[in-house]
Amino acid sequence: MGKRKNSYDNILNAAEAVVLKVGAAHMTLDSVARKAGVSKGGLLYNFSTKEILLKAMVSRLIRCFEEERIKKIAKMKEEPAREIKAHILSMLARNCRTDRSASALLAAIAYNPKLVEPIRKDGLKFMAEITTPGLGFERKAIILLAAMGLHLQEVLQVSCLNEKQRKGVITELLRLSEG
Amino acid sequence: MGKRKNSYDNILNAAEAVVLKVGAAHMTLDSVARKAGVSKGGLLYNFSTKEILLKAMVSRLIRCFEEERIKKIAKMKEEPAREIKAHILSMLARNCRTDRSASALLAAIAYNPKLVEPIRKDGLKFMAEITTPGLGFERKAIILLAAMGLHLQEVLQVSCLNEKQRKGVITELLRLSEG
DNA sequence: GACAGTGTACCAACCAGACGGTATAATATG
DNA sequence: CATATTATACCGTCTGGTTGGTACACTGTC
Repeated sequence: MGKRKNSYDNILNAAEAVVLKVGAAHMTLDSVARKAGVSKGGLLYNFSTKEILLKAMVSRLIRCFEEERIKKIAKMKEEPAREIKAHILSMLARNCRTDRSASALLAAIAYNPKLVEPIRKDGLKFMAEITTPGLGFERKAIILLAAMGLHLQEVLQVSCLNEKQRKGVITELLRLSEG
Repeated sequence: MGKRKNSYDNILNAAEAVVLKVGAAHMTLDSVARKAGVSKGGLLYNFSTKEILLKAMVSRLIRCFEEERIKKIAKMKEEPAREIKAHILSMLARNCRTDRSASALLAAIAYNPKLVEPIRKDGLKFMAEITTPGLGFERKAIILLAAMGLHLQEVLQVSCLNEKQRKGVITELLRLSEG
């Protein structure tokens, strides 16, 4: 595993940037290679097909989300309902992951709808893992769906909340999480 | 307006079918024409560019949703909070519009993110129009976001509720709508 | 009612460039 | 040197779009 290269992540970053800039349909191997500053040969050495590149984008997205969630849970020692709160905050954090989520999801589903299956599996896992004492299943689901809805609206660029409203909604979601 | 036989809607239907089947990235003019049973020339007679075809998909989606919403509101005479309820039910109805929504949205955003702007505008309009006496803005927004979240999860094929859970969530959303 | 003219709806053939992918040569590193 | 990594040049196919043309309904004129 002599990982001397940093082209790998570099290329993934470039792919995300390209998708955000020109749309998933125009994410071509050439454009990604150009953006990453490597030749197409270099790209194809790291990701031997376009589909493999897309899969890598999706799994990096999942990994990033997971890491952030864990970190957030650890920070909230003893707080009530910290699992679901960390989930909400990770999903709606305004960091590189927003863009990452957008581009990976859009590129994957545009190219081959099957590629998003790992994300669905991940969602299933959370739905089962997150326990919310004092909250029925429906209430829990609604809170998670609202957070997901806001996130996906932003991913698809159809969000219709301003910054203040967004903050208010997040605060309310956290309050509701406590039951 | 002597409408001789016209392939217009036929082509839009074909475009939706193609997107659902092979992914937005593989929705080509050729494949749409083939599916619609017309030549590419015939397609380009009706939609002179691919972007115009995508725009037509988006605006038909908006029109369909609006029609259904209006119909549902009319049916619910006197019921409390019928506006928001009709909105929720229209969004989550399992009919041709689910697929329509999926394909139009995915194809549009893949090709050119700007094409979804009309959908955002539409969302803004609803957020302003829908009044829910006895419900603060945040609560209203959360209900609408949860419905939207479920819908978008289904559009993106990352939904993780089974049929029974889905029904329970919708029922709870309607209950919450009454304040 | 014959007939030229007009507009609508469509088609087949084609094109230049872009596409994913291959083959292989060049270079760097251990 | 051996291996890992990157670059160059190319290939066959596909892409969005253009062109020139066909079929036919309709309209006005004589």
